Amino acid sequence: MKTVSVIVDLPTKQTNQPFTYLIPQDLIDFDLLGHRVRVPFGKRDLMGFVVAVQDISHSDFELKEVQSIIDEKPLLNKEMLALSDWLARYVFSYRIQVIQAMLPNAFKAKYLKGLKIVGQLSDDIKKQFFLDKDEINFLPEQYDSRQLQLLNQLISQGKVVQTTTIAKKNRAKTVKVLSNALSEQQLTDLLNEKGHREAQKKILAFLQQHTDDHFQTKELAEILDISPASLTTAEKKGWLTAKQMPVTRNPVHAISVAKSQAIALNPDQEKVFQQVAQAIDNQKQETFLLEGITGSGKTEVYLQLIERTIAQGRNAILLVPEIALTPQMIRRVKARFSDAVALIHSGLSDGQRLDQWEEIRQGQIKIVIGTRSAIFAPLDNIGLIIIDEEHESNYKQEDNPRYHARDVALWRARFHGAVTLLGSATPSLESRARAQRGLFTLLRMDHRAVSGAMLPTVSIVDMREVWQKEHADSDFSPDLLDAVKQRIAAQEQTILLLNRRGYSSFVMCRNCGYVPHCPNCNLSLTLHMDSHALKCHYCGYETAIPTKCPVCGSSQIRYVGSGTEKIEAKLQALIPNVRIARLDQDTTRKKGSLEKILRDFGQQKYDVLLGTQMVAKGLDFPEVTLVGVLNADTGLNLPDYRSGEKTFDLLTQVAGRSGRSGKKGDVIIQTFNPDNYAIQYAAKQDYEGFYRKEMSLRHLADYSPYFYTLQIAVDGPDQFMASQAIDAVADFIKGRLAQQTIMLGPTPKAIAKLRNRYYFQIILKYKKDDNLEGTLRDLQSVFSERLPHDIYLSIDRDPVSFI
DNA sequence: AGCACGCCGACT
DNA sequence: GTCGGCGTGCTC
Repeated sequence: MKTVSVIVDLPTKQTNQPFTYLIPQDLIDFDLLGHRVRVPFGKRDLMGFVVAVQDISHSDFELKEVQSIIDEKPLLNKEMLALSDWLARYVFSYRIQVIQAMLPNAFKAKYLKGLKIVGQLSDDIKKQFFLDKDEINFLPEQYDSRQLQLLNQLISQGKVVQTTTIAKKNRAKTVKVLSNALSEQQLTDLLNEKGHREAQKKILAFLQQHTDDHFQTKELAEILDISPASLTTAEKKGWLTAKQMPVTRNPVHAISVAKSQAIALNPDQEKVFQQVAQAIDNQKQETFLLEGITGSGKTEVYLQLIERTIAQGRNAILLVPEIALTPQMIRRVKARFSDAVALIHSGLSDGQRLDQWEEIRQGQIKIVIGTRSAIFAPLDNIGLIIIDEEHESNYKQEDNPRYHARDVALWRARFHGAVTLLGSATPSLESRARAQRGLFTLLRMDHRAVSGAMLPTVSIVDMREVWQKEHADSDFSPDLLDAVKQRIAAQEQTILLLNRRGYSSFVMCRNCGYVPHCPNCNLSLTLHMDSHALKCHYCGYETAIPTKCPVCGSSQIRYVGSGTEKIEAKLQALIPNVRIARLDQDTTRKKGSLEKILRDFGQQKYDVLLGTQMVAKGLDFPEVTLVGVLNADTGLNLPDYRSGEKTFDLLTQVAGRSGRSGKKGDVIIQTFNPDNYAIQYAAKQDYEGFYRKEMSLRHLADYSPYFYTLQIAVDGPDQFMASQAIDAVADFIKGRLAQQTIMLGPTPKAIAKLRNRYYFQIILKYKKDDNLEGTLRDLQSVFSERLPHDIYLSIDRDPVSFI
């Protein structure tokens, strides 16, 4: 018998497996693979995806039939089916969750309950519940308990049944369009008649010229310079017919740019281009890591490689780390390649995203640009995948399914025999180490692209001295303040970075800059106000908050933190005539405001752009000749073994914003830790030096890339239950790990309590552990049964953040 | 996730 | 005796 395997729309452990259904007679010749279907599941109907079609001779249980297909075309092709299967296992997630993540939101099923009359009902009851229909939507909250009881009775008597409809949200948008309804003869006759109003005459004349076209009301009114009401009149007279036309919600069409030509490459760029182009021509799977300093012209190389790919008749995906960077990228790509471009990111409306997805699937698109989720674009025949700023942690999704776009990219590249190009001024240690081992091909660009442009001069200001000489607490050193004033006088611009991330606070001696670290892990300790203690989030080490600095004996122990808003006010007070644009989450929440701020800054309506990490990435303003980092230390003291890398990345990236045209650039870094290696190497803009140093530290501490890391977390509303559960997890896996595998914890997470749930974690560090995947899968299934109610277990492979 | 089954305590 | 509380297990 012909059957299909269906993944049903239920993200639970027990249903994370294909269920077998018979193919009904009317679909027997239809290829169901990859289709969304409606299937009976227990007492109800569910949406599901057909992941396999097979002929089987017998089944251990009685099979049900697929009820119907939902869409005319399959949503998943063979590549997507295989990818979802692999990825679900790889990230320890449910297959249905992975499938949903790959598809636009509009394909999520919405279940609507209904009530339908099937037997004889009294007029009174009919009136009360059904009015004059025989089927209605069922919303339980509309009824009181007596009515609900009555309904239950009717259902058990078989007079009424409950129905479910799976609502399709993936509807095409249509607009009303008007077109000519008159014959040629009628038109001529009407035009010869006298007494028409001016607007009506215009309409008739227009129709004579455009007998077969159609226009939207507003559009046509504008063309003819008449009011829409005149068109309504013409429609009523029967001159115009109205119909609904499908339109594409396309975020790319609205962007208009002048066509641009390829720019001649400099020798650095040319060398990189040739090497990658050759791999593209050979259509062989290869991964390149492009280590190019800030301003070295990586984007131009990307564009020309895309051009080469398209010339080969193949398609390309280009990923950027965040939505904020998509407008400028789409502009540059569209200028070069016109309309074969699609954009995918989570800022699009459901409708826009759906339409972009459809356009890609229909083969109209050659280039897909977007953030993390764009890696799932249903693009066929992929020849090139570019991941720009590949070190960015945004490429990892922080909730289920916890996938990394780079992992997916490499999988798809293997599938298509495509080239992957990872680009960054500061590659992740993992990628750089893979290049060292020959898994990736390392390419470098060490010069700025604009001729004459040099890397900026970087100076470090020791804030400990500033606080001793000036008044303690000042956020601006005299050096930085003077430099800003100079730029204002010279009509040049400044970018100021206040690297203050989220919640984290730490303890520091104001006199000597000392920050307490964990003796076991060499990570900064986090201040816990609730328990008045300093804690290490890796090994659980705990100590009292010092009242005196153990290094210099000073009692000036404080905890540090100033937000952008406060700094803006302070700077305004210090330099009254300065025009400041603030760029952070608060000022960019509104749609379009980010672009407006950046556009205004580009037009020199401001002297200073002050912001959080947002100002560090990808900005290219020729008049910026000064970059100031107000406090380089904040990121250093996060309880994360990558804090050095993150600080180095951020400082190097932001420094790269200065002096990008021919003008000489400066960078001033204020810090309490001027000797810290990450700050030192960032000041020298020496990625390779930093890489070697950081690798030696990672080696000493057995961290990535020498060891893989994996985080197991448990959370629940009851602290004691959750901690018991994590202990049980530890007991379960302890004996099954390879000898070389290291288990840290269990400990509370850095944010131990969030939204009234308590979080605990175990970190595993491993090199090669053949049993690990199996063990974790067992853990998932055994634990989902044994776990107390409302306790959740999550597994994060290669976590990018431990906070 | 729902929905049924089933076992215990609180009522007409 | 019966109603209904929610713990447990199953869904091709």
